[in-house]
Amino acid sequence: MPTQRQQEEREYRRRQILKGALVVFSKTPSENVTMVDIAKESGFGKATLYYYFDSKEAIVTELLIEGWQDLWVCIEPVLEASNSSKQIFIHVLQTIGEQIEKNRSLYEFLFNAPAHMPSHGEQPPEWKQYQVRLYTVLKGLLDDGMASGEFPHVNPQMMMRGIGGLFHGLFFLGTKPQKISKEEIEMLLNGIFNPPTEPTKTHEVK
Amino acid sequence: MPTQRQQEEREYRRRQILKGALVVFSKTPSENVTMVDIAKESGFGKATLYYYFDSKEAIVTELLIEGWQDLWVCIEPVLEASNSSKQIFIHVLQTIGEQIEKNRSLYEFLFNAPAHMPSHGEQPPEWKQYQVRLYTVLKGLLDDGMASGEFPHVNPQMMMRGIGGLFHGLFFLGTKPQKISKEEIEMLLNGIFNPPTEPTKTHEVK
DNA sequence: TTCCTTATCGACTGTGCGGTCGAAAATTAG
DNA sequence: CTAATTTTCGACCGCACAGTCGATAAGGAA
Repeated sequence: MPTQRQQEEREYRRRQILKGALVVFSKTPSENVTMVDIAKESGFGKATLYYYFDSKEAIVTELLIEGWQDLWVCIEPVLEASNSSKQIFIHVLQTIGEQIEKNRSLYEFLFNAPAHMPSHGEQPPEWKQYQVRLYTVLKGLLDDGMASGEFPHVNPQMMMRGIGGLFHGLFFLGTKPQKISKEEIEMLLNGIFNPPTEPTKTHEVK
Repeated sequence: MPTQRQQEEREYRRRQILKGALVVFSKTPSENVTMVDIAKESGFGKATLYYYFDSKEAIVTELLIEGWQDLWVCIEPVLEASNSSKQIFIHVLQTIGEQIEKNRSLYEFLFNAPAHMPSHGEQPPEWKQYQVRLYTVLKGLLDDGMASGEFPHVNPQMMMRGIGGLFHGLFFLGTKPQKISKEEIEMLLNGIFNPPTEPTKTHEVK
């Protein structure tokens, strides 16, 4: 049986591989990432990767699950706060934004890569549940907020799509990443949440 | 030399192939679309596709270019109108939305697929120019509108990302497509353009 | 030292897919 | 009819890549 130190080193090497994988994923469109790339980046031979992981998908899955779990650790306390639905909603998105800034490559991977993964035709992968949960929680906040009059009464589905897209665009559109402040997020969301009821047609052009 | 009718039939078969390709692309994640799929869908043998097109990329490119050109035919007149920058901006997006509703699979392809294409390491592909042009035009309207006070003075880059994402989300996020009215587009954009200067903290809950 | 477990990796296999080839069918021309 | 041309396609080729194998090393434990 392996000693304590051996176990630790083994775990350390796994981490190295995952780290290398993330680097590769941040440099290469996810559909072009090969095991050889990851092997080279993390300083092992290709076959060695298979000594630590069952498959390419296993690596991806582990990255995704770890990433989502980390994110949820940050989100959960925000949900506990006894604020209005609207405040919580905004705060959740701000929190996610904060995490993205801290670890861009990870979250770019989390939010962009999954769609293009082979996904072995099976039932929905484990990491997906975290994504669904996020959607559900936000949608719930939106519904509650609409019921209590904090949000305008418009199609909540549409709202979710719009906000999801807006958020994604802010952080991931364009070539060079750009810092988005919490205030900017709040401003844009407030704009969507409190649209000017009478659209300012032909705004004054002094 | 081929007769008139032969030419026409040849052209017709090309169209059939393109049509079939679009069907396949609308059913399958673009990275998994194979030539055999397209061949089967359009009712030809695989080798026949190569009689009409040079490569898989040629098919994709032709779809993209045609699609973008059609779109621009709709956009151009909107730009001619002598309205305020803001009105034109909104109207352009409404027009695009309208086109999307008319031909979802085409525009889903236009706006989603390109990123995942092999893109033979060469200079930017031809269809890209149309995309850049759209970005440029919208950005220009945004800049003008800011200069004339129609839009708030915030980072225009960020604004573009946000609006781009918002729009993309509205039409393409989620599983089942949903109709988005022109009024809804206008409302959301107005919300972003005219954010409540004093965020309605703890909105009144009558 | 020898024995055994853990770790590493180059070379190989299998497969899926873009693209080609050459033969055959269909169409047109004379 | 025959000959020339256009169209169709199954079978094959080459390559890239996920995954495997067997040989080799590197480290204990005795």
